[in-house]
Amino acid sequence: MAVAERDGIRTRARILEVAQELFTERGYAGTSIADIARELGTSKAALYYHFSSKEQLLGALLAEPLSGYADLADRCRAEHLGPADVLGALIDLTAETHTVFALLSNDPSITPLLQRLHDVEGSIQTFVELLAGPNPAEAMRAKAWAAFAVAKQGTFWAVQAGDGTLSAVARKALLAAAVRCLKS
Amino acid sequence: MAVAERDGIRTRARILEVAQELFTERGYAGTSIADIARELGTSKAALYYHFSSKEQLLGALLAEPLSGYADLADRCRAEHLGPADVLGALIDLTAETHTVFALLSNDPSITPLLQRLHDVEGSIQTFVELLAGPNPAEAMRAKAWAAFAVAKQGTFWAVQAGDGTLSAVARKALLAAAVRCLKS
DNA sequence: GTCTATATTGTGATAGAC
DNA sequence: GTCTATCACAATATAGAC
Repeated sequence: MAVAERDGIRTRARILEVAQELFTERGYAGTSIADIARELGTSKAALYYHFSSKEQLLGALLAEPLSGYADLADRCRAEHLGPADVLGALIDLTAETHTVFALLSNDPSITPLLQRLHDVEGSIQTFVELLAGPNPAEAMRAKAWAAFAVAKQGTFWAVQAGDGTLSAVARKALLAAAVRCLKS
Repeated sequence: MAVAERDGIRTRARILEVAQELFTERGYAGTSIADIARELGTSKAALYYHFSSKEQLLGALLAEPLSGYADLADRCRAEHLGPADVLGALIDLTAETHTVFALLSNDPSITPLLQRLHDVEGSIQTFVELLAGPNPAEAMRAKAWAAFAVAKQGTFWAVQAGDGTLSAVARKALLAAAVRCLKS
């Protein structure tokens, strides 16, 4: 592998890294290509050599986490996982992808792209259906939202408070809390 | 009251209404003054007659909900409310302010302004401390995050799924789930 | 692969007529 | 109170040299 090529790959990785940080911090629409280039110490044009547009850069950033959620939804459905297993898997996936969590589930300025890339609403529906069961009453649906909120937002906050990692103790407590949400 | 003045007040209210919708939908940074004016069917200049800047428009939109959270934090601390009362109050406040919830707790592009307007981090800390108790162990802190997640995100999702209102049944289920998060 | 320079459009905000 | 016209600048993106 040539030196230039290897450097190019490293640069691409650095761009993704810096873009993720800034997008998460200031939002997608709130971050300009110039901001990213400045933080990188390179020019805007260098950025456009690696990514054809700002939107494509975002797409590259979200590709893995998004397919992670879609795959998980498929797997949960196919294997008929019970609520506890679904919640455990959601907690782990949220912890793994916590660096893009804020971007993925918080930034309203990316929802148009999100809807074009993946059926996020569909994945969420799958999870809630698995948690609430078939034809749920209103109270049961509220409990499913509660459990889902713990697995997603609760896990994210716990990871944030724990320097970017989810300890075994915290994981156990979150899973127990999420499962308890579903009980009557 | 003169006709012009009354119309002006109505216009101001309409601006706030449309701005809230678009900010929530596309994010603050993702929404331009031109977007709002177009949706309103007026000119950008008319908007600037009522609000001196885009940031001030956002501030007017968030003023009430923000002081609502600060007041609640103060009240909970002063009255030494127990976890169940804190969670119930949080659920009600989240349901009341659900129209700006997404904006307030999701949009990364407003955090700079948010930090200048109010001590949001401080309010959150207050709530979590009230839920977790003094000097909490790690597991207890995780449970507090879980309960907080239910009261905020869980309530929001439930309100969204219920056409903008929180039914008594859903409220009861959410509160029970949130309280159960704290149990061992 | 990266640069400087530039084209082009969008954005927040203002001036001044009505 | 609202308009049209406009400013200054920031944004995405490209051209072409090295």
